[in-house]
Amino acid sequence: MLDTQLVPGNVVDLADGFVTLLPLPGMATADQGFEGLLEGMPLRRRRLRKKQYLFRAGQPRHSLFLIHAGVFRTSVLSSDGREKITGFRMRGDLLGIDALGMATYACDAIALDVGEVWELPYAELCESVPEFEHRLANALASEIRRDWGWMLTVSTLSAEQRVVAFLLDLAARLEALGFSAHRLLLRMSRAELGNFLALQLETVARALSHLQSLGLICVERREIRIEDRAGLRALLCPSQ
Amino acid sequence: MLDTQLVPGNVVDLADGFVTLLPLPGMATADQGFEGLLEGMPLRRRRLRKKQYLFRAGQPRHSLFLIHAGVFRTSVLSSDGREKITGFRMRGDLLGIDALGMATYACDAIALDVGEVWELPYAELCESVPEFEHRLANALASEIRRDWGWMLTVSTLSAEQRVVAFLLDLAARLEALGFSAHRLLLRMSRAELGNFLALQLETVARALSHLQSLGLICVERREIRIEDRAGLRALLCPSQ
DNA sequence: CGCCAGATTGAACCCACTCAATACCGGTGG
DNA sequence: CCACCGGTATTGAGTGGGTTCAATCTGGCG
Repeated sequence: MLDTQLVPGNVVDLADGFVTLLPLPGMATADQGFEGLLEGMPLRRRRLRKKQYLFRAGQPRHSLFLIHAGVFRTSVLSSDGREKITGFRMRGDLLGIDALGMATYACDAIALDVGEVWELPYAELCESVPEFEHRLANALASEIRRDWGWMLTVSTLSAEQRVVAFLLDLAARLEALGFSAHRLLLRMSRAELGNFLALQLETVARALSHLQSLGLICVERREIRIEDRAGLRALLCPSQ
Repeated sequence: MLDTQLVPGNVVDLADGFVTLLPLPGMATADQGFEGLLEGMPLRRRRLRKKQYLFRAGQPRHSLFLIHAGVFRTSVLSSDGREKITGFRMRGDLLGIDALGMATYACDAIALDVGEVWELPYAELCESVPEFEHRLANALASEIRRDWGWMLTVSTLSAEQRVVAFLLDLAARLEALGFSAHRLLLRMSRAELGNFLALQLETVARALSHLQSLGLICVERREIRIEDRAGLRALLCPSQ
């Protein structure tokens, strides 16, 4: 069943949620969202169950997908089995754009819970919607900036700080979508979170426990309540 | 002075050099290059000295740039001073595309030695060259895949393996540009290399020394000769 | 020459990893 | 209902790879 965080609401203009919460100048760019662009178009909708793949790397690419509900993760896999989760995607995010110019998908996309995507026929949209390619380029550039932000986070912050950055980023994104920024329901396991943040799952658990002991959050399995957002932000400022 | 690695040669179709050398399926996509697309167009050329900024994050964005000669680095900076080098760019690479949809540049771009770029008037090209936007989107997607590859490398490989991955990637890129894949002239300092690979500069130096002691490379300050490319590749395969 | 940035090397330390044990929760079936 | 189970999360103890601090060395340049 779709729970509160998944109920489709009204179309919202969603901000391009960003990352480090010590904002990089110019990195939190406003993205108008694609839902408005598609008004009145007949789109194939697709519902996915928990842990169901939307597509896998190497499969022939037909379309792009716009997430309408649910949380997805994208990941890349090396030939020797090393895996890296490249992001957790939510409503308004596009899936498959990283494979533009390729005949096959470049990553795996999997639903972390029940979700719904809208299938965007790429070639058609380029013709019928003149603005489409422009917006697509903007979305791609936005993804690059997002990635760079996380690269910065991962390579310059301590384990605990990375977890804090993640929580604050998630809170901001949920808020931009109209959800509570204080009650986070993590859709990913500790292992997935650790993979994304370049940490071991035990380290993630320890960090969460420690943040709780500081009174900044309240952890209850996958539900996290943010008690002191300012306090969390303060942890991200190394010295000052 | 432009040395051998910088002398502009003929236009080449350059492969989209990639990363882990344990290739991710579908990630080493062929990119046709932009130089051919611009035949006969009057482009402003701009030459840069060593350590000269092409642009900085926050500056108003007017154009994109295509590197014609030299090596550039791009980096992002957080408000509290943490820096992350996001890539070392060479001939055929585009600079500034990550800022599409923004009014200002999103990163710093600096020449690591003398270099030359071609200024691409974005708006004009969109109109006059119908294929341009398409190719741009492909280049953006390609950058995303490249970033993901390095994220995977950094978060799953040891210090020494990261250095190896870097050397092999650089060799492959130089080779694709028509240069020697055995004599690498690093244009970046150990500190910059470490920053890119999420390592300390001392760790980079130690890794290079150790690889030399294994007889795989020969290090002489910034010149590195690759003595055993297959041996280096073998280091990237964890178990097998 | 003297100076300085960059590179190398050594030694001590520490954060995060590794291994391991335990606890917890949801589901399933007796 | 409880017992059992597998997947997930927590917590502890010990280790080690990479960091940190510091000293030395090298090469380029005024």
